[in-house]
Amino acid sequence: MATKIQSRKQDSPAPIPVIEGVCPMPDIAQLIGGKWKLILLQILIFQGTRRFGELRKQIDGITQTMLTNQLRALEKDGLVRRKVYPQVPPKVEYSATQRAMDLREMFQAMHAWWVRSES
Amino acid sequence: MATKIQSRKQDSPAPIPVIEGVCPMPDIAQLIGGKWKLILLQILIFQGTRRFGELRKQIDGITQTMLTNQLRALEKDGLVRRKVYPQVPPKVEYSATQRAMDLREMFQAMHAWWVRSES
DNA sequence: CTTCTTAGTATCAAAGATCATACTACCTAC
DNA sequence: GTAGGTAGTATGATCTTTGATACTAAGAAG
Repeated sequence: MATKIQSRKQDSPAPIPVIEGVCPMPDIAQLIGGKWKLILLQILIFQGTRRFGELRKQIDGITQTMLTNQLRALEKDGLVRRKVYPQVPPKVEYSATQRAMDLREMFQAMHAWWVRSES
Repeated sequence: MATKIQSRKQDSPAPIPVIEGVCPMPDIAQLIGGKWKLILLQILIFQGTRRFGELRKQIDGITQTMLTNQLRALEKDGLVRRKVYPQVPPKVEYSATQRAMDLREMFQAMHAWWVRSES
């Protein structure tokens, strides 16, 4: 992760902070890539804790298997916290960890870009 | 894309701007997801125009086929500009469009998150 | 005793993404 | 005439992701 901010060239139209070197984008893609992870993170980060069944209802088209997979992967990467209540029928709550909450800025930038992009 | 900013709840530890509703994350994932697109965009956005062969050398492990595919997909989505020079041997240059340049903030947020995440 | 509930697992099939390899065009240099 | 360089295309194999379906546990309600 060698990165640094470059000063602008004389002929550039505007100062552009440049990230040099290689950000391990493949790793990042692993963390937040895939068909469902961005959706899951967005919900847990901006809407708060959710139960398994609530997520299934809220996310259109996701299957139980995939929901479990993706949540487990996110948990393993420290982005989602899983809390099991010892009840019957079972109750499991999922919430964003601090590490995930730190992604808010990225989501907001993404959102802003999308909005601008549409106009 | 119904979105709005929510005011904070009384018991929240800090004010958190919340993006409500559904950002079409699946669409965004289509645009910038996949194994190579983030890498390509990062290079073209922050390092500038590159020739086909330069990209192939710079991106470890990518095949010619995938490089072509991904560049074509990005071009189709208006994120990459393709300039062909009528020479032999051929010369083709790729560069980020304005729409792609608008993704800088997102990349920077992503980068900042990754750096913080590592510490 | 049967049914309902939630949060899963297990299994196999289908679809999609990626890879390896071989091939092309065209001009230049030897 | 042969090889080299660039930017591809074409093809089939494989690897990964995703989907559909059926199944489980354990108590509660009837």
